Amino acid sequence: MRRMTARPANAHQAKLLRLLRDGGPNSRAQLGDQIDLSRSKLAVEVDRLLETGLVVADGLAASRGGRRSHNIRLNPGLRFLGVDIGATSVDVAVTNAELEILGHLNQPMDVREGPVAVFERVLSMAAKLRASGLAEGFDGAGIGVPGPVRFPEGVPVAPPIMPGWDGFPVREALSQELGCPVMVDNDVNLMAMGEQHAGVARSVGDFLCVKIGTGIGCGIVAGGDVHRGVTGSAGDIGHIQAVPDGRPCACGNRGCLEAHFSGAALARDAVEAAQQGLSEELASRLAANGTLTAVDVAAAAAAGDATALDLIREGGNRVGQVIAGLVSFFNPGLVVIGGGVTGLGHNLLAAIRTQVYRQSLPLATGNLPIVLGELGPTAGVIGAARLISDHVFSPA
Amino acid sequence: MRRMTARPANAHQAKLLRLLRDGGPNSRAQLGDQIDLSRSKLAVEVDRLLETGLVVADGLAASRGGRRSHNIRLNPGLRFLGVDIGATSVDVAVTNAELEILGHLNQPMDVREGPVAVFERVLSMAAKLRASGLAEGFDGAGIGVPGPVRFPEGVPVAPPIMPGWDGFPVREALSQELGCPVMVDNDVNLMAMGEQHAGVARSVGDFLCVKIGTGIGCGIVAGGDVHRGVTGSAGDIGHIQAVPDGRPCACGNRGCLEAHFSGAALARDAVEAAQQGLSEELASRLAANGTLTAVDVAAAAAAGDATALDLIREGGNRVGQVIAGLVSFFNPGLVVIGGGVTGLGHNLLAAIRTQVYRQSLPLATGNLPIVLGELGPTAGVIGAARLISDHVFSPA
DNA sequence: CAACTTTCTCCACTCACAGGACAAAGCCGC
DNA sequence: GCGGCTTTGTCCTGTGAGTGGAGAAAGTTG
Repeated sequence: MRRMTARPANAHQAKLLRLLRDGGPNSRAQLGDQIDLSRSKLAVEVDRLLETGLVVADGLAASRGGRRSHNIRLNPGLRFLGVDIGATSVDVAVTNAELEILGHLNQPMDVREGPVAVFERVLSMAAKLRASGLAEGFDGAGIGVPGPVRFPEGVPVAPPIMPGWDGFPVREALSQELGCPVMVDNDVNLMAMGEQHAGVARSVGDFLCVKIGTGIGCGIVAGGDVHRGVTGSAGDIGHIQAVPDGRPCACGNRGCLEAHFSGAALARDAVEAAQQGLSEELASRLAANGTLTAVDVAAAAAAGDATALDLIREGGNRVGQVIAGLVSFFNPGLVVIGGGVTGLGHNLLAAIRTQVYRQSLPLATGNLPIVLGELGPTAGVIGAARLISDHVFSPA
Repeated sequence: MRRMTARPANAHQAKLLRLLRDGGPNSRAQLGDQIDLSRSKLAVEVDRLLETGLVVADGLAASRGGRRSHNIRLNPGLRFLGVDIGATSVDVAVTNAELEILGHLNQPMDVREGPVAVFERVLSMAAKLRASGLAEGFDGAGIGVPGPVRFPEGVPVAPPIMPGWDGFPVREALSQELGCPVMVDNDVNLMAMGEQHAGVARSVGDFLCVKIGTGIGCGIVAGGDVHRGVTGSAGDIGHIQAVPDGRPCACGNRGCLEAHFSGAALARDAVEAAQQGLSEELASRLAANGTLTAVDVAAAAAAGDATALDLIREGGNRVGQVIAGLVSFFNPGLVVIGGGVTGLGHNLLAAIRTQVYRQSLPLATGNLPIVLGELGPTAGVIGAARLISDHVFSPA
C-alpha cells in the first residue's frame, strides 16, 4: 500500500512537472519554449525525471514538418486522492497526475460525528475507488475540512461547526493510514484552488471565491497564492455583521451574515414562510417532504413563486452588501460564487451584482466579473488534488 | 543634478544592500551569517559592490577576540527623497541609504490645486533641503498620493479627492525633473511600508494599517508584500457602508464609513454639536478659531468634555465595526491605526478594540494587537524612501 | 612570546548552464 | 527517389558561479 513516490530534485524539475500537469503531454521542444532553460539543460532534467519514473516517454507525436517529437507526459499511473469534507456530506475523488477526475463518490454525512468516524468513512470510500481498479495506491492526498486549519501542520483549530476536531492531527493520521503525503486545508480555499486550476479563475491572480453552503466562507487568492491569514481563519466571512441588531447567530452575536443567508438560514426562512401561509408552493413542498432545503426554494422560484424569489433576492442583497465591502477592500479581478446554493442561479447572482456594482467604487467594479463557479461539486476535490500535487511536485 | 546611481548586478548584491540598509554597517563575516553564501563568494560580491561605489569600507571595527573586521556600510552619500502628498498638506524628507531622516519639511497645501502646482511646491521644498547641505542630488524618490495608483506606471487613476490628477504621469514627470528613479504609490500603502520598516510592524508579515485622516484608507500587507489589487484601489475602505441609510457621502451613496467618521466628518460633527449647544468647550473653541478640527475635539476630550468623548467613541465604534469585518476576512497578525486622528489616542483605540474583539471570531482576535502607529507623520516619507530603495536596491 | 580566535584572501575543484555543431527523422517539390 | 528544408533531439566544449579548504593577517589572552 505504501508508495514511495519520487520527488523532483530541483526547482527546474518541479516546474517541468507542473507544466506537464497543467498543459498536458508535451515534447521536449515545446517544454523548452515554456521554461527558461537551454535545450541541453532541459534534456538533462527530463532524462532525470524519466529515471525517477515521475514522467514517461510514450511514443512519437505527429510530425509538424520535421522530425517527429517524443511525447513526454506525467506517469499515467500516478494517483491523487481528493477529499472534500463538508458539513453534511463528503466527496472523495481519484485523479491522475493531470488532476483529471477518474472516479468520484459522494455520501451524506454529518461532520459532527467526529474525525474518527468521518475518516473511517473516507477511507472506505477511497478503498472502494481503489477496488474498482482506478488506483493501486495513492501518491498523495488533499483534504478539505469546513473550518480553519493550521496549515503547516494540517490540524483544524477551533472549528465552530466541527466539535471534536479541534487539534485532531488530520495530516499525520491520514498520512499514516494512506501511506502517502497528505495536505489539509479549509474547504473554501480548496474550492478557490479548484476554480483557479480548472474553472472560471484560470489565469486570474487576485480573486475571491465565495462559497455559500451550510455556512458562508470566502477563499482569497492574492498574487496567485491562497491567503490563509496568521491563524488560518482568513476568509471566515460568515460572522461579519450584515444586519445591525439582526438575527441571533450561533456564535453569540447578532446580525451575522450567516444567520441571515446561508443554506441553513434559507431553509429556515422558507419553512417559516410556508408555515405563515405566504407561499402555497413552499407549503406543499414542506408537506410532501417534512422539511425544506435550498433546492426546494430554487425550484419554487423557478416555478415563479414570489415568496421564494423574495427570499433569494433578499439573501443575495445581504451577501452582496458584504461582498461589496470586500471588493472595495481587496480590489479583486474576479468574484466567484459557489457552494450548495448555486442552484439558486441567476436570481442570486443578479442580486449580488446589483449590490456590489452599486456600493463599491467604480474603479474597483469597472471591469469586475461576478460569476458562478464552473466546477460545481467537483471544485473542492480538484482543489484538494491540486493542493497535494503542488506539494508532491516541489523539491523534497 | 542627474546622478547615475549604480544598481546591483544580481540578486546576491541586492540582498546584501538590503541587509546593510536594514541592519546597518556590518563586517563581511557578519554578512556571511545572514546570507546563504560561502565567504569566498560573499567577498567577491562585496568587492564588486565596493567597485560600484554603492557600499564603502570605512575603518576597522573593534576586535571581538581576533582580527579586527572591516566595516562595510552603504555609501553615506546616497540620498533618497520621500514625498507624502496628503489632501491638505505635503511632507518632503531626505534620508540616507539606511532610510534615516536627515531633514523633513511639512507645508499645508490643497491637493486640488492640481499636479503642476503641487509638484512645483514639492520641487522647491526638495531644493531647499538640498540647499541646506543635506544632499547634492538624489538617488531615488518615492512619492505618495492620496488616491489609487496604477503602480507599474506610477500614474494616479480616478482619484476621487484629486481632480486633475487622473492619468497625470507622476512617475515620468518627476523622474525627468529630479533626474533619478521615481516610484509612486498610494499614501496609505507607504504608511504601511513605513511602519513595517521602522515602526510597530517590524517583522510582521500580514497586517493592516488603517489611516484615518481627511479620508480613511487601509494599507494591506500580505506575506510581507503590499497588496495593491488589480486596479490599485485595494484598501479603499472609506466607502464601505458602515450605516445602512446613513449620512449622504460625496461618492453618491449613503452611510459610507468616511461620511460618518474621518477627520472631515469629525470636524463637521463637532461644529454641529457646538452650534446645538451640546458642548461649551467645543463652542468656545469654535468661537475662538471660527472652525474646528480633529485636534480641537481631542483637546476637548482631554479636558473631559463629554460630547467630544461621545463623538470619538461613536466614531471609533463605526471604524471598529468595519475593521472587525476586515479582521474576520483577512485574519491579520496586527492592526495599526494611524493618520491625522491618532491625536484622539486612547479613547479612539479603546472603542475600536471593543468592537473588533466583540465582533470578530476569537480565533482571529485571540492574539491580535491593535495599536497606534509609532512613526506619526514620518511614516509616509519613510515608507516612500523604503519604496524607492527597494527599487534601486534590486537588479537593473 | 606562544597559543588561540577571528577575519579575510587565495586557489583549486565542481557543477550548472548556454550555445553551437551535428545527427536523426520527418516534410516537400521536382 | 533524391536533394533541399524543417524540426527534434543529442553531444561537446567553454564559461562563470559557487564551495570549501589552506593559509595569511591581525587581533586577544595568559
